[in-house]
Amino acid sequence: MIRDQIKSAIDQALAHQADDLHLNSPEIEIQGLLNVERPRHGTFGDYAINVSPLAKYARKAPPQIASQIMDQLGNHFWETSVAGGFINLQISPELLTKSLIGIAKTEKPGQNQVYSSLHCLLEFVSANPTGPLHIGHGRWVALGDSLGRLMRHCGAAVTNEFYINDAGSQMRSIANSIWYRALEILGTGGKLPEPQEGQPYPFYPGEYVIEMAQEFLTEHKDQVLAWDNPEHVAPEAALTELMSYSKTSMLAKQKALMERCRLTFDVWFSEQTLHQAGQVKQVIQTLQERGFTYEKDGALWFASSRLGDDQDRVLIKSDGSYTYLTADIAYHENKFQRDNGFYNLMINIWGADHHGYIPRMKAAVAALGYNPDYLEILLGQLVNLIIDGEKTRMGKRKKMMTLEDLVDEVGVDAVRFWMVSKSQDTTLDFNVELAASASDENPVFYVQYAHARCASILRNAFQPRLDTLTQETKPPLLQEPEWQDFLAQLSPESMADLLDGIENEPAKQALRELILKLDGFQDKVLDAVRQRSPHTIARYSQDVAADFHRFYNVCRILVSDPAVAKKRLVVIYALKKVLAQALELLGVSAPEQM
RNA sequence: GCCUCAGUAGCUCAGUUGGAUAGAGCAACCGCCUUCUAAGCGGUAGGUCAUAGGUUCGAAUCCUAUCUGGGGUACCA
Repeated sequence: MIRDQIKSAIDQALAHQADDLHLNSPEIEIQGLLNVERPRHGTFGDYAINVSPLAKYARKAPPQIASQIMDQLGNHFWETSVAGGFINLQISPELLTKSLIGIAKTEKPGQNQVYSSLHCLLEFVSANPTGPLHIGHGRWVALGDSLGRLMRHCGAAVTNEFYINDAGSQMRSIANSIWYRALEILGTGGKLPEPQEGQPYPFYPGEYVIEMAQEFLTEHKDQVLAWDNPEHVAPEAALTELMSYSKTSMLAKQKALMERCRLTFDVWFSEQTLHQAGQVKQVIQTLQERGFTYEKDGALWFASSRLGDDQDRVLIKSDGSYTYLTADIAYHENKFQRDNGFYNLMINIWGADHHGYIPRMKAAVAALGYNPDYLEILLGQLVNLIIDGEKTRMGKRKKMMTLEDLVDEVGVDAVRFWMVSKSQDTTLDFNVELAASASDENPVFYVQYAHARCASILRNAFQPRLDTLTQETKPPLLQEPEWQDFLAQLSPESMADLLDGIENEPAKQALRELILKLDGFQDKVLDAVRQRSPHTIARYSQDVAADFHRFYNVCRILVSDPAVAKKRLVVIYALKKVLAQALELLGVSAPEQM
């Protein structure tokens, strides 16, 4: 990577001049003191170094420092110049070509081992098996899966995990709801109770529950009739049966949808198993032994405020049942203990509505004796649906648009790209009409089109050509074996004059920019992991596509001279790899044609 | 009240160890298809980076206060 080469050259130059620039005191870390960046305006060169941060040590004017350092940077890989406090570098065609060859020869561009010591348990989506996944879940699908893919690309071991909330009171609620819907269908007189003002409503009013009831009745009609009673209250046996049915049915649907979204969970972790294995009971005992619990008002409390939470939390309610938090603490202890403490980073992706939950979870981890810094909560802001130009709050509608509906309408690629193309720190407005109807307004097609164009060019090189003037069919520009040999023996010599052979100046500039952009891919991947921001990869893919389309318009690839065409084809070959890799990291398909 | 995310072009958003003239897409307007995919490209226009202070050689970026909007503030999950 070009930037790394410049960085080490700079560090060397600084070390060499440390005395003169007064950089030799021990508290100054020379490495990384200066930043190597791509200037916003191409007129300043390909890369730039701002030396102003040195001025306070060197006690010299920045332009003077710049020219002093520049003298040490002499190197046939780039030309240097000074403007104010900046050293500008113009990268040589040789180095650009070398970089391109490197990409063409790499199996997976951007792949590295920088995070090879990272063992990450990545938990996301984690919905209740009480209903379909909604559109907001789509954001966690896109964000979490892309982040996991990016981390693996940087050498980390990542486990994708889905926590199934199958043990709480919401399971009883869905069972009761299905029960009443079934009675409504059967017409026995039982019906779903109306909500009471100011009272919690322990039922699911959604229309999908009616479908679930219908489905349940096809197999269990006689049983439901047998269960029903004059009061129409569901007997315990019915609820047990319905909870089990709901879980099985919804989980199967969720799994199928995740698969459709190209997301694989390595572990589906059931909350119920924690209760069954006695781990919830056990974790309370551990907290008690460590002195973080006390009894008050008939409940058992966790003294989380001693560990940074703003108030204490209930572990066992006065009715004797556990809170959600209690099982969650047991779950997190399980994560820390899993595989003999294999994981050194737990990332949980949560919606912003769970923000207040972070301090108590961190407190719990600390109370159990683990390092709370190993638990990282990635908060994502929520998704607003825009329907008919109006913002619709999630959950306000009886008939909500589900994630599956959305995938049906716009396709997996558009959903995944759209959901991950904006920073998770901003509320996402999902305009359904726009995503569904105006496909050419969707940036995902722009990137995919660039990839398909590359594929098309690579196909055409080996196809017989039709001369439109004479109507003659000419032989293909290249033969496969010849091209394969050329690829296998790529070298600065065989690629010489790739850039200098282009006389048209805009085309040469466009190609330089394209190669520089491809060269920066690994940096982008590393940044995305470090900042937990897959959206930068979505943006990058659009940048690369734009650079390519620009280049394509000013420079023909398949020119009649096969020697020239081959070299340009290497650009397309490397570019296609990078585009495909970027799209794969986002979980978006890279079509061979469109 | 407190916690938290955001406020940048008409719209949707980029912009991270603070650096040169503020960046894209869409929408608008003007151009570009006899040759590799026009789902493309070029150009024009569009900005007091919410406001006010502060730190700094230098601030969209850091600090403080204020304003506006989202989310949270359960013995719900």
